[in-house]
Amino acid sequence: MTNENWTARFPGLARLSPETQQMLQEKSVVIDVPANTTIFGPGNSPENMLFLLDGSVRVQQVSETGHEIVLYRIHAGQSCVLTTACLLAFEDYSAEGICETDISAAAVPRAVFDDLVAQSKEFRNFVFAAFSKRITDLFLMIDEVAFQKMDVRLADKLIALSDGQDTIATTHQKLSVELGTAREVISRQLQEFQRRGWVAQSRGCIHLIQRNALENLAGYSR
Amino acid sequence: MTNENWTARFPGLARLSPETQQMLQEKSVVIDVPANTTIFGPGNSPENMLFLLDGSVRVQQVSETGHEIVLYRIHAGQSCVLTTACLLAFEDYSAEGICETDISAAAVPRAVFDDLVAQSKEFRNFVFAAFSKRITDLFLMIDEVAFQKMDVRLADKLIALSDGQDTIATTHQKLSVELGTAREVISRQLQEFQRRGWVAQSRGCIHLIQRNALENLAGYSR
DNA sequence: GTTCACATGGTGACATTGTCACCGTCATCG
DNA sequence: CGATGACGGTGACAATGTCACCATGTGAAC
Repeated sequence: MTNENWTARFPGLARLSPETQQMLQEKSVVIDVPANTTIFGPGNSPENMLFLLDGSVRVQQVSETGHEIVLYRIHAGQSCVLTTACLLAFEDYSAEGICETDISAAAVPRAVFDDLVAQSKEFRNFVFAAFSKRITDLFLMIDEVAFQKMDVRLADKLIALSDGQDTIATTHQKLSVELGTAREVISRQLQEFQRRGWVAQSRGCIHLIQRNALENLAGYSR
Repeated sequence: MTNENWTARFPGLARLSPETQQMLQEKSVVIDVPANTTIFGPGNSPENMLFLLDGSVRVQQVSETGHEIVLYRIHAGQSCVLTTACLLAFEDYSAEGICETDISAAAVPRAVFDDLVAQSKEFRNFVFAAFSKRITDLFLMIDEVAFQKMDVRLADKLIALSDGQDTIATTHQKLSVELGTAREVISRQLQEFQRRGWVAQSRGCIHLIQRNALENLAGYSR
Protein backbone atom coordinates (compact mmCIF):
# COMPACT_ATOMS: atom_id res chain seq x y z
CA MET A 1 0.00 0.00 0.00
CA THR A 2 1.31 3.45 -0.83
CA ASN A 3 1.73 6.02 1.88
CA GLU A 4 -0.11 8.70 -0.02
CA ASN A 5 -3.57 9.26 1.38
CA TRP A 6 -2.36 7.76 4.64
CA THR A 7 -5.07 9.49 6.63
CA ALA A 8 -7.62 7.08 5.18
CA ARG A 9 -5.88 4.29 7.08
CA PHE A 10 -6.70 5.84 10.46
CA PRO A 11 -10.23 4.96 11.51
CA GLY A 12 -10.38 8.12 13.58
CA LEU A 13 -9.06 10.36 10.81
CA ALA A 14 -11.16 9.01 7.94
CA ARG A 15 -14.04 11.14 9.21
CA LEU A 16 -12.09 14.35 8.65
CA SER A 17 -13.20 16.53 5.78
CA PRO A 18 -11.31 15.91 2.52
CA GLU A 19 -9.74 19.37 2.85
CA THR A 20 -8.46 18.62 6.33
CA GLN A 21 -7.07 15.27 5.25
CA GLN A 22 -5.33 16.89 2.35
CA MET A 23 -3.80 19.51 4.63
CA LEU A 24 -2.50 16.79 6.94
CA GLN A 25 -0.94 14.95 4.04
CA GLU A 26 0.61 18.04 2.51
CA LYS A 27 2.12 19.33 5.73
CA SER A 28 3.46 16.05 7.00
CA VAL A 29 6.45 13.97 6.02
CA VAL A 30 6.45 10.19 5.94
CA ILE A 31 9.54 8.81 7.63
CA ASP A 32 10.93 5.30 8.08
CA VAL A 33 12.76 4.20 11.19
CA PRO A 34 14.55 0.89 11.72
CA ALA A 35 13.68 -1.55 14.49
CA ASN A 36 15.17 -1.05 17.96
CA THR A 37 15.48 2.71 17.54
CA THR A 38 14.53 4.77 20.58
CA ILE A 39 12.29 7.40 19.03
CA PHE A 40 11.65 9.27 22.24
CA GLY A 41 12.96 9.10 25.76
CA PRO A 42 14.47 11.13 28.59
CA GLY A 43 16.28 14.05 27.08
CA ASN A 44 15.08 13.21 23.60
CA SER A 45 11.70 14.74 22.87
CA PRO A 46 10.71 14.79 19.24
CA GLU A 47 9.44 18.01 17.73
CA ASN A 48 6.85 16.23 15.61
CA MET A 49 3.66 14.33 16.35
CA LEU A 50 3.92 10.87 14.84
CA PHE A 51 1.10 8.90 13.24
CA LEU A 52 2.13 5.30 12.91
CA LEU A 53 1.50 3.80 9.46
CA ASP A 54 3.32 0.49 9.87
CA GLY A 55 4.99 -1.38 12.68
CA SER A 56 4.70 -0.90 16.42
CA VAL A 57 6.31 1.13 19.18
CA ARG A 58 6.80 -0.15 22.71
CA VAL A 59 6.53 2.41 25.50
CA GLN A 60 8.28 1.39 28.69
CA GLN A 61 9.63 2.91 31.82
CA VAL A 62 12.74 2.50 33.93
CA SER A 63 12.19 2.95 37.63
CA GLU A 64 14.54 4.67 40.05
CA THR A 65 15.13 1.21 41.46
CA GLY A 66 16.36 -0.03 38.09
CA HIS A 67 13.27 -2.10 37.38
CA GLU A 68 11.60 -1.89 33.98
CA ILE A 69 8.01 -2.31 32.90
CA VAL A 70 6.22 -2.09 29.57
CA LEU A 71 3.41 0.48 29.76
CA TYR A 72 1.71 0.01 26.38
CA ARG A 73 2.25 -0.32 22.67
CA ILE A 74 1.35 1.95 19.78
CA HIS A 75 0.29 0.04 16.68
CA ALA A 76 -0.26 1.04 13.07
CA GLY A 77 -3.30 3.29 12.84
CA GLN A 78 -2.58 4.95 16.18
CA SER A 79 -0.59 8.03 17.10
CA CYS A 80 2.14 8.85 19.57
CA VAL A 81 0.50 12.22 20.14
CA LEU A 82 -0.30 11.83 23.78
CA THR A 83 3.05 10.41 24.71
CA THR A 84 4.64 13.26 22.82
CA ALA A 85 2.38 15.72 24.58
CA CYS A 86 3.43 14.34 27.95
CA LEU A 87 7.03 14.67 26.91
CA LEU A 88 6.60 18.30 25.99
CA ALA A 89 4.66 19.11 29.13
CA PHE A 90 6.75 17.27 31.69
CA GLU A 91 10.40 16.92 30.89
CA ASP A 92 11.18 14.75 33.87
CA TYR A 93 9.05 11.79 32.88
CA SER A 94 10.98 8.61 32.52
CA ALA A 95 9.18 6.71 29.74
CA GLU A 96 10.80 5.86 26.44
CA GLY A 97 9.46 4.70 23.09
CA ILE A 98 11.28 1.96 21.22
CA CYS A 99 10.50 0.70 17.72
CA GLU A 100 9.73 -2.98 17.99
CA THR A 101 9.80 -3.36 14.21
CA ASP A 102 10.85 -1.24 11.29
CA ILE A 103 8.23 1.48 11.31
CA SER A 104 6.76 3.96 8.91
CA ALA A 105 5.16 7.08 10.33
CA ALA A 106 3.75 10.42 9.27
CA ALA A 107 5.43 13.29 11.10
CA VAL A 108 3.14 16.26 11.74
CA PRO A 109 4.73 19.50 13.00
CA ARG A 110 3.39 20.76 16.28
CA ALA A 111 2.04 23.96 14.74
CA VAL A 112 0.00 22.01 12.20
CA PHE A 113 -1.30 19.82 14.99
CA ASP A 114 -2.41 22.88 16.97
CA ASP A 115 -4.19 24.32 13.95
CA LEU A 116 -6.01 21.08 13.33
CA VAL A 117 -7.19 20.81 16.91
CA ALA A 118 -8.56 24.32 16.66
CA GLN A 119 -10.21 23.91 13.27
CA SER A 120 -11.53 20.38 13.09
CA LYS A 121 -14.07 18.96 15.49
CA GLU A 122 -13.37 15.49 14.11
CA PHE A 123 -9.66 15.86 14.77
CA ARG A 124 -10.38 16.98 18.34
CA ASN A 125 -12.51 13.89 18.81
CA PHE A 126 -9.67 11.75 17.53
CA VAL A 127 -7.21 13.30 19.97
CA PHE A 128 -9.51 13.24 22.98
CA ALA A 129 -10.52 9.66 22.27
CA ALA A 130 -6.86 8.68 22.18
CA PHE A 131 -6.22 10.39 25.51
CA SER A 132 -9.29 8.84 27.08
CA LYS A 133 -8.49 5.38 25.83
CA ARG A 134 -4.98 5.65 27.17
CA ILE A 135 -6.11 6.77 30.60
CA THR A 136 -8.73 4.05 30.94
CA ASP A 137 -6.15 1.50 29.77
CA LEU A 138 -3.74 2.75 32.42
CA PHE A 139 -6.51 2.33 35.00
CA LEU A 140 -6.86 -1.28 33.94
CA MET A 141 -3.12 -1.78 34.07
CA ILE A 142 -2.91 -0.44 37.62
CA ASP A 143 -5.66 -2.81 38.61
CA GLU A 144 -3.84 -5.71 37.00
CA VAL A 145 -0.44 -4.93 38.49
CA ALA A 146 -1.92 -4.41 41.94
CA PHE A 147 -4.37 -7.29 42.13
CA GLN A 148 -3.95 -9.96 39.47
CA LYS A 149 -2.02 -13.16 40.16
CA MET A 150 1.13 -13.66 38.19
CA ASP A 151 0.00 -16.87 36.48
CA VAL A 152 -3.07 -15.10 35.12
CA ARG A 153 -1.04 -12.11 33.97
CA LEU A 154 1.55 -14.30 32.27
CA ALA A 155 -1.07 -16.42 30.49
CA ASP A 156 -2.75 -13.23 29.31
CA LYS A 157 0.52 -11.77 28.07
CA LEU A 158 1.46 -14.95 26.23
CA ILE A 159 -1.86 -14.94 24.41
CA ALA A 160 -1.46 -11.26 23.55
CA LEU A 161 2.12 -11.64 22.33
CA SER A 162 1.39 -14.78 20.33
CA ASP A 163 -0.72 -12.77 17.89
CA GLY A 164 -2.49 -15.91 16.75
CA GLN A 165 0.75 -17.83 16.15
CA ASP A 166 1.77 -20.85 18.18
CA THR A 167 5.37 -19.81 18.70
CA ILE A 168 6.57 -16.73 20.57
CA ALA A 169 10.16 -15.60 20.07
CA THR A 170 11.07 -13.99 23.39
CA THR A 171 13.14 -14.57 26.48
CA HIS A 172 12.19 -14.96 30.12
CA GLN A 173 13.97 -11.68 30.75
CA LYS A 174 11.84 -9.82 28.20
CA LEU A 175 8.66 -11.32 29.60
CA SER A 176 9.62 -10.17 33.08
CA VAL A 177 9.89 -6.60 31.76
CA GLU A 178 6.48 -6.95 30.12
CA LEU A 179 4.93 -7.71 33.48
CA GLY A 180 7.23 -5.71 35.72
CA THR A 181 8.44 -8.72 37.66
CA ALA A 182 11.64 -10.77 38.02
CA ARG A 183 13.00 -13.26 35.54
CA GLU A 184 12.97 -16.03 38.13
CA VAL A 185 9.24 -15.60 38.59
CA ILE A 186 8.66 -15.99 34.85
CA SER A 187 10.91 -19.05 34.74
CA ARG A 188 8.95 -20.72 37.54
CA GLN A 189 5.56 -19.93 36.05
CA LEU A 190 6.61 -21.19 32.64
CA GLN A 191 7.93 -24.37 34.20
CA GLU A 192 4.55 -24.87 35.83
CA PHE A 193 2.78 -24.25 32.50
CA GLN A 194 5.18 -26.71 30.89
CA ARG A 195 4.54 -29.30 33.61
CA ARG A 196 0.84 -29.01 32.81
CA GLY A 197 1.54 -29.50 29.12
CA TRP A 198 0.29 -26.04 28.18
CA VAL A 199 3.56 -24.80 26.66
CA ALA A 200 6.90 -26.14 25.45
CA GLN A 201 10.13 -24.19 25.69
CA SER A 202 13.35 -23.92 23.81
CA ARG A 203 16.05 -21.31 24.12
CA GLY A 204 14.53 -17.93 23.23
CA CYS A 205 11.26 -19.53 22.17
CA ILE A 206 7.97 -20.52 23.75
CA HIS A 207 5.52 -22.82 21.98
CA LEU A 208 1.85 -22.75 22.88
CA ILE A 209 0.57 -26.33 23.09
CA GLN A 210 -2.78 -25.77 24.72
CA ARG A 211 -3.85 -22.24 23.89
CA ASN A 212 -7.30 -22.93 25.31
CA ALA A 213 -5.94 -23.66 28.76
CA LEU A 214 -4.00 -20.39 28.78
CA GLU A 215 -6.98 -18.41 27.54
CA ASN A 216 -9.11 -20.03 30.19
CA LEU A 217 -6.68 -19.10 32.96
CA ALA A 218 -6.42 -15.56 31.60
CA GLY A 219 -10.18 -15.23 31.86
CA TYR A 220 -10.95 -15.01 28.15
CA SER A 221 -14.30 -16.66 28.80
CA ARG A 222 -15.45 -13.48 30.49
CA MET B 1 -14.45 34.19 48.78
CA THR B 2 -17.33 34.63 46.41
CA ASN B 3 -17.80 32.24 43.56
CA GLU B 4 -18.24 34.94 40.98
CA ASN B 5 -15.15 35.31 38.84
CA TRP B 6 -14.23 31.77 39.78
CA THR B 7 -12.06 31.37 36.69
CA ALA B 8 -9.46 33.63 38.28
CA ARG B 9 -8.91 30.96 40.89
CA PHE B 10 -7.66 28.45 38.32
CA PRO B 11 -4.01 29.07 37.50
CA GLY B 12 -4.55 27.52 34.07
CA LEU B 13 -7.66 29.54 33.31
CA ALA B 14 -6.44 32.94 34.49
CA ARG B 15 -4.58 33.29 31.20
CA LEU B 16 -7.80 33.14 29.22
CA SER B 17 -8.98 36.35 27.63
CA PRO B 18 -11.48 38.33 29.74
CA GLU B 19 -14.19 37.58 27.18
CA THR B 20 -13.58 33.86 27.39
CA GLN B 21 -13.57 33.92 31.18
CA GLN B 22 -16.83 35.84 31.16
CA MET B 23 -18.38 33.31 28.80
CA LEU B 24 -17.32 30.46 31.09
CA GLN B 25 -18.85 32.20 34.08
CA GLU B 26 -22.09 33.08 32.32
CA LYS B 27 -22.69 29.63 30.89
CA SER B 28 -21.79 27.65 33.97
CA VAL B 29 -23.63 27.01 37.19
CA VAL B 30 -21.95 26.80 40.57
CA ILE B 31 -23.19 23.79 42.50
CA ASP B 32 -22.58 22.52 46.02
CA VAL B 33 -22.39 18.84 46.85
CA PRO B 34 -22.15 17.32 50.35
CA ALA B 35 -19.29 15.08 51.44
CA ASN B 36 -19.41 11.36 50.62
CA THR B 37 -21.52 11.87 47.51
CA THR B 38 -20.55 9.77 44.51
CA ILE B 39 -20.52 12.37 41.75
CA PHE B 40 -19.66 9.94 38.99
CA GLY B 41 -19.30 6.23 38.69
CA PRO B 42 -20.38 3.18 36.71
CA GLY B 43 -23.76 3.90 35.19
CA ASN B 44 -23.69 7.47 36.41
CA SER B 45 -21.89 9.75 33.99
CA PRO B 46 -22.48 13.43 34.54
CA GLU B 47 -23.47 15.58 31.58
CA ASN B 48 -21.35 18.49 32.76
CA MET B 49 -17.65 19.15 33.07
CA LEU B 50 -16.85 20.11 36.65
CA PHE B 51 -14.29 22.67 37.77
CA LEU B 52 -13.63 22.24 41.46
CA LEU B 53 -13.76 25.47 43.47
CA ASP B 54 -13.58 24.03 46.98
CA GLY B 55 -13.02 20.63 48.54
CA SER B 56 -11.59 17.49 47.00
CA VAL B 57 -12.78 14.48 45.05
CA ARG B 58 -11.27 11.02 45.44
CA VAL B 59 -11.16 8.86 42.31
CA GLN B 60 -10.92 5.16 43.02
CA GLN B 61 -11.53 1.88 41.32
CA VAL B 62 -13.08 -1.41 42.27
CA SER B 63 -11.46 -4.43 40.69
CA GLU B 64 -13.27 -7.51 39.39
CA THR B 65 -11.64 -9.31 42.31
CA GLY B 66 -13.34 -6.95 44.76
CA HIS B 67 -10.17 -5.08 45.64
CA GLU B 68 -10.17 -1.31 45.74
CA ILE B 69 -7.46 1.26 45.06
CA VAL B 70 -7.35 5.05 45.11
CA LEU B 71 -6.16 6.33 41.73
CA TYR B 72 -5.84 10.06 42.41
CA ARG B 73 -7.52 13.10 43.91
CA ILE B 74 -8.91 16.24 42.33
CA HIS B 75 -8.36 19.34 44.44
CA ALA B 76 -9.72 22.87 44.32
CA GLY B 77 -8.37 24.62 41.24
CA GLN B 78 -8.43 21.45 39.14
CA SER B 79 -11.08 19.97 36.90
CA CYS B 80 -12.75 16.59 36.53
CA VAL B 81 -12.72 17.10 32.77
CA LEU B 82 -10.55 14.19 31.86
CA THR B 83 -12.28 11.74 34.12
CA THR B 84 -15.55 12.92 32.68
CA ALA B 85 -14.17 12.55 29.17
CA CYS B 86 -13.14 8.99 29.90
CA LEU B 87 -16.59 8.29 31.24
CA LEU B 88 -18.23 9.59 28.11
CA ALA B 89 -15.86 7.77 25.80
CA PHE B 90 -15.77 4.38 27.50
CA GLU B 91 -18.85 3.42 29.41
CA ASP B 92 -17.36 0.27 30.84
CA TYR B 93 -14.69 1.94 32.94
CA SER B 94 -14.93 1.10 36.58
CA ALA B 95 -13.66 4.22 38.33
CA GLU B 96 -15.82 6.35 40.58
CA GLY B 97 -15.47 9.84 42.01
CA ILE B 98 -16.41 10.45 45.62
CA CYS B 99 -16.52 13.82 47.39
CA GLU B 100 -14.13 13.67 50.30
CA THR B 101 -15.44 16.95 51.67
CA ASP B 102 -18.35 19.22 50.94
CA ILE B 103 -17.45 20.59 47.56
CA SER B 104 -18.29 23.57 45.43
CA ALA B 105 -17.87 23.27 41.69
CA ALA B 106 -18.63 25.10 38.46
CA ALA B 107 -20.58 22.91 36.06
CA VAL B 108 -19.84 23.63 32.40
CA PRO B 109 -22.10 22.04 29.77
CA ARG B 110 -20.36 19.82 27.28
CA ALA B 111 -21.31 22.05 24.33
CA VAL B 112 -19.71 25.08 25.99
CA PHE B 113 -16.62 23.04 26.70
CA ASP B 114 -16.39 22.02 23.04
CA ASP B 115 -16.74 25.61 21.90
CA LEU B 116 -14.02 26.74 24.25
CA VAL B 117 -11.60 24.09 23.09
CA ALA B 118 -12.18 25.20 19.53
CA GLN B 119 -11.92 28.91 20.21
CA SER B 120 -9.31 29.39 22.87
CA LYS B 121 -5.72 28.32 22.56
CA GLU B 122 -5.22 28.96 26.25
CA PHE B 123 -8.14 26.72 27.13
CA ARG B 124 -6.72 23.96 24.94
CA ASN B 125 -3.43 24.28 26.76
CA PHE B 126 -5.23 23.96 30.06
CA VAL B 127 -7.01 20.79 28.95
CA PHE B 128 -3.97 19.17 27.35
CA ALA B 129 -1.83 20.01 30.35
CA ALA B 130 -4.39 18.33 32.61
CA PHE B 131 -4.43 15.21 30.45
CA SER B 132 -0.65 15.10 30.27
CA LYS B 133 -0.21 15.58 33.99
CA ARG B 134 -2.67 12.82 34.69
CA ILE B 135 -0.98 10.38 32.36
CA THR B 136 2.49 11.07 33.72
CA ASP B 137 1.13 10.72 37.26
CA LEU B 138 -0.39 7.38 36.34
CA PHE B 139 3.00 6.30 34.98
CA LEU B 140 4.52 7.12 38.35
CA MET B 141 1.75 5.29 40.15
CA ILE B 142 2.30 2.14 38.08
CA ASP B 143 5.97 2.33 38.91
CA GLU B 144 5.22 2.71 42.60
CA VAL B 145 2.65 -0.10 42.77
CA ALA B 146 4.89 -2.44 40.83
CA PHE B 147 8.25 -1.74 42.45
CA GLN B 148 8.13 0.21 45.70
CA LYS B 149 8.26 -1.52 49.05
CA MET B 150 5.19 -1.25 51.19
CA ASP B 151 6.90 0.51 54.11
CA VAL B 152 8.11 3.26 51.77
CA ARG B 153 4.69 3.61 50.17
CA LEU B 154 2.94 3.78 53.53
CA ALA B 155 5.34 6.36 54.92
CA ASP B 156 4.85 8.44 51.79
CA LYS B 157 1.07 8.16 52.02
CA LEU B 158 1.04 9.12 55.71
CA ILE B 159 3.05 12.25 54.96
CA ALA B 160 0.75 13.12 52.05
CA LEU B 161 -2.43 12.55 54.03
CA SER B 162 -1.19 14.41 57.11
CA ASP B 163 -1.28 17.70 55.20
CA GLY B 164 1.13 19.24 57.67
CA GLN B 165 -0.88 18.16 60.72
CA ASP B 166 0.41 15.65 63.25
CA THR B 167 -2.80 13.63 63.51
CA ILE B 168 -4.43 11.68 60.69
CA ALA B 169 -8.04 10.59 61.12
CA THR B 170 -8.26 7.40 59.14
CA THR B 171 -8.51 3.65 59.59
CA HIS B 172 -6.20 0.82 58.61
CA GLN B 173 -8.90 -0.27 56.16
CA LYS B 174 -8.95 3.10 54.41
CA LEU B 175 -5.17 3.17 54.21
CA SER B 176 -5.18 -0.25 52.60
CA VAL B 177 -7.49 1.09 49.87
CA GLU B 178 -5.18 4.06 49.38
CA LEU B 179 -2.31 1.71 48.58
CA GLY B 180 -4.26 -1.16 47.05
CA THR B 181 -3.15 -3.67 49.66
CA ALA B 182 -4.69 -5.62 52.53
CA ARG B 183 -5.63 -4.23 55.91
CA GLU B 184 -3.38 -6.74 57.68
CA VAL B 185 -0.37 -5.42 55.80
CA ILE B 186 -1.12 -1.88 56.94
CA SER B 187 -1.62 -3.04 60.52
CA ARG B 188 1.74 -4.79 60.54
CA GLN B 189 3.60 -1.87 58.99
CA LEU B 190 2.04 0.60 61.42
CA GLN B 191 2.99 -1.66 64.31
CA GLU B 192 6.55 -1.62 63.08
CA PHE B 193 6.47 2.20 62.78
CA GLN B 194 5.01 2.34 66.31
CA ARG B 195 7.71 0.01 67.63
CA ARG B 196 10.29 2.41 66.23
CA GLY B 197 8.55 5.32 67.92
CA TRP B 198 7.66 7.00 64.63
CA VAL B 199 3.90 6.99 65.14
CA ALA B 200 1.32 6.43 67.88
CA GLN B 201 -2.08 4.92 67.26
CA SER B 202 -5.54 5.15 68.70
CA ARG B 203 -8.80 3.87 67.26
CA GLY B 204 -9.37 5.63 63.94
CA CYS B 205 -6.41 7.92 64.48
CA ILE B 206 -2.70 7.93 63.71
CA HIS B 207 -0.34 10.42 65.34
CA LEU B 208 2.96 11.29 63.69
CA ILE B 209 5.66 11.39 66.35
CA GLN B 210 8.75 11.51 64.18
CA ARG B 211 7.73 13.00 60.85
CA ASN B 212 11.37 13.24 59.84
CA ALA B 213 11.87 9.52 60.06
CA LEU B 214 8.85 8.88 57.86
CA GLU B 215 9.93 11.49 55.32
CA ASN B 216 13.36 9.97 55.27
CA LEU B 217 12.01 6.50 54.58
CA ALA B 218 9.71 7.86 51.89
CA GLY B 219 12.73 9.37 50.15
CA TYR B 220 11.86 13.03 50.63
CA SER B 221 15.55 13.84 50.69
CA ARG B 222 15.67 13.06 46.97
C1' DG C 1 -29.50 0.36 80.73
C1' DT C 2 -29.04 -3.79 77.92
C1' DT C 3 -28.36 -6.03 73.82
C1' DC C 4 -27.05 -6.44 69.30
C1' DA C 5 -24.75 -5.44 64.98
C1' DC C 6 -20.91 -3.66 63.08
C1' DA C 7 -16.45 -1.31 62.58
C1' DT C 8 -11.84 -1.65 64.01
C1' DG C 9 -7.73 -3.85 64.54
C1' DG C 10 -4.77 -7.93 66.28
C1' DT C 11 -2.86 -12.61 65.31
C1' DG C 12 -0.99 -16.91 63.35
C1' DA C 13 -0.58 -20.06 59.50
C1' DC C 14 0.20 -20.43 55.01
C1' DA C 15 0.65 -19.20 49.80
C1' DT C 16 2.58 -16.26 46.52
C1' DT C 17 5.93 -13.31 44.88
C1' DG C 18 10.41 -10.79 45.09
C1' DT C 19 15.43 -10.98 46.03
C1' DC C 20 19.91 -12.83 46.10
C1' DA C 21 23.66 -15.79 45.10
C1' DC C 22 25.24 -19.06 42.29
C1' DC C 23 25.43 -22.49 38.58
C1' DG C 24 25.49 -24.76 33.87
C1' DT C 25 24.63 -24.43 28.94
C1' DC C 26 24.59 -22.29 24.53
C1' DA C 27 25.87 -18.91 20.92
C1' DT C 28 29.02 -15.71 19.15
C1' DC C 29 33.27 -13.65 18.20
C1' DG C 30 38.18 -13.01 18.11
C1' DC D 1 40.11 -22.99 20.37
C1' DG D 2 38.98 -20.07 24.28
C1' DA D 3 36.69 -16.04 26.15
C1' DT D 4 32.59 -13.65 26.84
C1' DG D 5 27.96 -12.80 27.56
C1' DA D 6 23.04 -14.15 27.06
C1' DC D 7 19.88 -17.46 28.69
C1' DG D 8 17.78 -20.14 31.92
C1' DG D 9 17.68 -23.25 36.42
C1' DT D 10 17.87 -23.61 41.49
C1' DG D 11 17.60 -23.07 46.52
C1' DA D 12 17.23 -20.12 50.49
C1' DC D 13 15.18 -16.49 52.33
C1' DA D 14 12.36 -12.03 52.81
C1' DA D 15 8.27 -9.43 51.82
C1' DT D 16 3.62 -9.36 50.89
C1' DG D 17 -1.05 -11.32 50.18
C1' DT D 18 -4.70 -14.45 51.90
C1' DC D 19 -7.53 -16.67 55.16
C1' DA D 20 -9.66 -17.75 59.40
C1' DC D 21 -10.60 -16.23 63.62
C1' DC D 22 -10.72 -13.35 67.73
C1' DA D 23 -11.24 -9.26 71.05
C1' DT D 24 -12.63 -4.75 71.78
C1' DG D 25 -14.97 -0.46 71.17
C1' DT D 26 -18.96 2.16 69.22
C1' DG D 27 -23.43 3.28 68.32
C1' DA D 28 -28.09 2.19 67.40
C1' DA D 29 -32.22 -0.41 68.60
C1' DC D 30 -34.83 -2.26 72.14
